[in-house]
Amino acid sequence: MADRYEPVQFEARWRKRWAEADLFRTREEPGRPKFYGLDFFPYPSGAGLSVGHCRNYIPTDVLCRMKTMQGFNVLHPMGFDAFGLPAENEAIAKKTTPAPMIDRYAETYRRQMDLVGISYDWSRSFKSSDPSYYKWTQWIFKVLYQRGLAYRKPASVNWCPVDNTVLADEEVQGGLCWRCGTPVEKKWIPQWFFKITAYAQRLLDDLDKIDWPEGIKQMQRNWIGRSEGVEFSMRVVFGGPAASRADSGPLPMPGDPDLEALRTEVAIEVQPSPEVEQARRLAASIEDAARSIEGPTAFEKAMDDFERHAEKIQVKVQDKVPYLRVFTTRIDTIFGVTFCVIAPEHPLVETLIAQADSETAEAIRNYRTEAASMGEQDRLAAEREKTGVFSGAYAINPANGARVPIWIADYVLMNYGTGAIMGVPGHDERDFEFAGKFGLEVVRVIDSAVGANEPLPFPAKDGVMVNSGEYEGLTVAEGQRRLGEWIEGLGIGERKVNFKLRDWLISRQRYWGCPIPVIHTKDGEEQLVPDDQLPVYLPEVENYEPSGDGSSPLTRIPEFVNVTDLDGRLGRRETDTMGGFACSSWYFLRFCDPHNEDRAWDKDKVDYWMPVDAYVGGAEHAVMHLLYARFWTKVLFDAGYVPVDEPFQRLQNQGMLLAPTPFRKPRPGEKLSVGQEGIQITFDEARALPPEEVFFRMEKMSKSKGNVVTPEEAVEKYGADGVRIFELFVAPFEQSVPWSEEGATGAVRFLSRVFKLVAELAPHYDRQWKTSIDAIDMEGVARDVRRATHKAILKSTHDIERFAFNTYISCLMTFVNEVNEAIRKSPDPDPALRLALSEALESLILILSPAAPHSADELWESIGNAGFTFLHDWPTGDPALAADDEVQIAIQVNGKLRDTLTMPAGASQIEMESAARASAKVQTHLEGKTVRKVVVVPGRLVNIVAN
RNA sequence: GCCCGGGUGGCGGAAUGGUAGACGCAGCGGACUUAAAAUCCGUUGUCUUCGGGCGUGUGGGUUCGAGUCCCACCCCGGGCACCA
Repeated sequence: MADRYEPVQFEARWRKRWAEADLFRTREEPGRPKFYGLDFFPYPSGAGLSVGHCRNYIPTDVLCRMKTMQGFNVLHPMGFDAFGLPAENEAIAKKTTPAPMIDRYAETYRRQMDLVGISYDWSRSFKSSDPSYYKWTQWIFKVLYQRGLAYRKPASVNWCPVDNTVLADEEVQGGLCWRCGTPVEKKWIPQWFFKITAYAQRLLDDLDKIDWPEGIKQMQRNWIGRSEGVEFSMRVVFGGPAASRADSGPLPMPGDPDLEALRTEVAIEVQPSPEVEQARRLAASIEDAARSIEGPTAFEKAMDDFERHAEKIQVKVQDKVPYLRVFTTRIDTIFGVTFCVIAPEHPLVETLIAQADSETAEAIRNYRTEAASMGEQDRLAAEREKTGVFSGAYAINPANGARVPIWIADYVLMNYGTGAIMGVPGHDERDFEFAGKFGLEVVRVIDSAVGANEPLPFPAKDGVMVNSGEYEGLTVAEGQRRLGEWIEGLGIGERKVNFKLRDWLISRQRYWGCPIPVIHTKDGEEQLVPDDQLPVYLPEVENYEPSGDGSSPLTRIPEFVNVTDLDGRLGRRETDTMGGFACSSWYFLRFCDPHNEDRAWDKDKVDYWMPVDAYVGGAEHAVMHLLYARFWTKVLFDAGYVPVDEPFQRLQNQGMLLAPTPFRKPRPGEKLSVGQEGIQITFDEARALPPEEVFFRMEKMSKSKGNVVTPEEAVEKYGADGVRIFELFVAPFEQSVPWSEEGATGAVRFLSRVFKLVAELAPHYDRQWKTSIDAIDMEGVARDVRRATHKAILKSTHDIERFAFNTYISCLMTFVNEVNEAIRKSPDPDPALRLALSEALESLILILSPAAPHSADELWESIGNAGFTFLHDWPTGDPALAADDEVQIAIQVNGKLRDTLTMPAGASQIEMESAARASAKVQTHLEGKTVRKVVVVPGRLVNIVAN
């Protein structure tokens, strides 16, 4: 029997035996509880895995292995998110096709995951690019479409001229393509969208029912970005002097007939005309009617027709009385409005140009051109000074009749709210800055208390209204309610909820993605491909380089494009493919029933396995993937296909493994962007440069940084179990930590100590210990061993459950140390101790098994036991046996530790207090003082308060 | 600027408001060895007049008692970023 950890001697052998026994095939025995443990769907890249990726897979594996041993039916699958740009780009570069390449990469991933002993059920594996999988991605697309949640609209999209593809807003980072770093341009083409905004409120609300890290939930809340406010109209007047409150004399105050008349007049002027009201009612009835129509096309068509007509009506109304629609979350500050700002893209800008004098019109045109030419990146740059141009027009504040200038500025965005705001510089930082820049008036209308005179800007919401006519003295909340009601009563606006969240753009003008199952008819209608014709296969082609004109390479394949529609006429197949986030929004459902050819999944199977009980992956997917997957699940729930409306009950984010990465200082002429500290270089370059030019930073391991340690390298050096133990032990699960060679040797040493201990205990091992151990009254060393055993079992179980893998490993170490000490004390154990040691021996191997499964099986066999530890029952800890007989009691005087006493665990408070008072050390500290109070915490401490 | 984490020995880290530093790494001393590696044993926050004092980013507060709770601030990491 080996008395040290020699992984080459046995690890590969055990992996072979596990595979031969089909050990990890999902158990679905009735009568057992279920557990679904899932890692994020990885995208297989040519670089293979690093030990950093294992930071994800190993902990999940530990949890799933323990759950299996605890008797759960465990679903622990792995598959591959195989569609996507990098594979396509790489295949183009290498003049090959993505499919076989991705197959090879996935094979590598699998080999590496097997190498570290992850217990995946590979019989359930699939790739999202398998036709048997994407058939059902297309089917779900149809479900969305049929529920009015998939639609096409021309939209300004982000265009990457290098990838020749469209990027989602979320895929643009700092104005650059997140993949290739090219500045993104704008392009208008028809795009497919999923209407995730229809689920915004539910996506927000249901965060409360899932067990996710609070930080991730908060990020999703911010992304959804719900804000309550008021949207209302302001009358627009052209020309005239640049009047402000100051030079237009005192404003009429509440009660003044002039003001009341003015308010009425303004309200009537900007009230929707009867035509618009009629159109609104019509819209509601169209919507109702559309819901009862079978098929979404009719609904969409009806809505299009309506919108076209509504637009005409709007234009008419605007011709008559131009008005400006603004959205504000701070209607309570309406008396502090000193200007308005509209986005350069706002439709009113055209009208303003037409009405302005030639000089102003010229300025506006220039400004608009400038704003349009600027990349989003520059326009939204953090500390950029405010810019803007006066439009020559004014808006009438409906609350006090003030005539305020309308400005055009790019700090207001067209795609949020109405693209227009009321400027309240007294109570908004950005407006304050803008007012300062252009010399606009700043008025105080909120204060922490009447007369407090807080410095402006004062954006706080806990305050009261001042200088606000009849609303004087109201709290912000009360003022918002009253003014909201007032505006609604006046008929010029309404309270409204706005979301930042935008609809999910899924169109990709790319080859390597899931085809969209839609046929465009000659008449420009959309037809869904019938179920029995799914999947729409991605054709095999030789040349699929991007066309460069924005259309997919599929456009150039006549046999793909040309089809007959449902009515037998010639039609055109949709050539856009779906972005990868679509594929990864339901794979967790397919794992429940991965090879079903008749439907996406059998409802019973999904009913059984869903939701995912532990979903584990990096925090970089905090928003997009998790939000999209939640959205699809909710849609499928509403359609009755899945039993849950949240897919992932519990989410855990692992930390990254960091590695030193070389950088050099910038050379003359090179510019660093904000937050960048140097230019990243290769290790070869670093060696070639003088040392003073090179510095190292800890960065996430990634192929592009050249700082990767592969699982192969690590396993060769430290063994699979050594790597597993080290990665678990090195830091708390969710924390990023540098990869360190020294730490890994500690893990190897620990495993060697386990082998040595088992070798020493083996001669004393009594396989029948269970039958007699509870009949014997243990004392001394035997009792200590039993206590250590049950403590270790209880703590391991609890720590794995709460994702505290580092303390799980440390408690194994402590356990080994304690048993070691026991046999050193009693090298010749008596029968009682032999029983205790036998229990310790078995328990140690079993609770070690999730973390170091190869070693556990090797040790298990070495002491003469058959079978795999994976199939053995998880030991049960007994809190009574784990309890200490004696405890150390801290004795404090005035909160400072003065003595520690050893006392029986059950000592009463009175016993503890008198023991404390009897302590000589305590008495010296009590000399000359009067005891005022004694605090006794049973089993813990006594604190004597004296002065 | 906003949001989310986090700041504890030389290092990674542990600690339901109750003895700060578990466990490991590195260091130091010793055993074994011709020697080294490996292994094992001991030791290791800091100052000290050896009584004890000081110690969990800083300053306050609550408490019999604070790494832990509250307030203000500083620093580090990540995310979002002119969202009205």
